[in-house]
Amino acid sequence: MSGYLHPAPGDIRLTTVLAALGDPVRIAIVRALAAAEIGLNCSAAGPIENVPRSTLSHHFRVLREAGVISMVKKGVENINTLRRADLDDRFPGLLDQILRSSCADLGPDSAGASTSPPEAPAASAAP
Amino acid sequence: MSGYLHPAPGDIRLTTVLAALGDPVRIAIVRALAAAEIGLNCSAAGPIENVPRSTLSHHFRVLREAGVISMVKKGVENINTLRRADLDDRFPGLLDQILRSSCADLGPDSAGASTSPPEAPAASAAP
DNA sequence: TACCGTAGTTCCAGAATACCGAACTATTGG
DNA sequence: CCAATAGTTCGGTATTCTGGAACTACGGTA
Repeated sequence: MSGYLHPAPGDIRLTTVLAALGDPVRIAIVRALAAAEIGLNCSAAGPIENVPRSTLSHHFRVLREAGVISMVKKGVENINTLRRADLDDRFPGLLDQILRSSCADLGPDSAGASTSPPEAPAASAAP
Repeated sequence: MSGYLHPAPGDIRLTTVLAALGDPVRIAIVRALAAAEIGLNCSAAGPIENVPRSTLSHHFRVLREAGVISMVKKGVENINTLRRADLDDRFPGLLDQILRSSCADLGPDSAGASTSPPEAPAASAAP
């Protein structure tokens, strides 16, 4: 059936799921899959941004191995679906909550915004 | 003289928060801070596991720069508190949902697909 | 003052992972 | 068979994670 390896529902771990969703490209993929309630191939689920296909493939693999999506080869393409039931069963309400929250995260996209550098000359100011 | 640099509430990004929480050590820290509703120093908030201090310091920095925790130097120690208000303001319900879900993530794996919600928060106290 | 112990940070290496171009592997259609 | 499509895998480089050793900062004690 599914040609790829997916974790069993009981093996889905919260930290792995959160780490998988903690990436702008990957959460965009998940949001696209959640919006289209049917399976999408990688091109349709990937964001319109200029993401190379090898990088996209990597992101799909992370999502798949985290148990967030399910991937089934169908002809020349891969059909990706959100593992909603498995996620809701293991972490009830989590996925919906994150998808709802992600609406507030749209805006100045990641990378290079000079408004808030994540690293700073740390620690104690002048004593 | 607040000490360390924290992102402004409006600069807290969902993907950064999820990435910060997508680590076993870091979510253990957040759970400890959530359980003890007061500030904890790094030693008290850190998991009992054998995590070196340098690694722990790194994890606290990631949480701080993600906007998850706030760190204030107080004497010889750092007092860490969860930025509950800021997180709830930006992503309402998200933190509670994740903390609730993280109870299901304890242990190596759960046998079978059972919809039993684990409601046994055993140890909760810190001295 | 000096000295000591505690609490964290910083520095430096090595391991692990992320990114992306290029080459490769199916599968479908002409 | 040949070409096009859809993704994967393979390289090198870049970034991050991990942990030991050294360091800074503060409080207490003479």
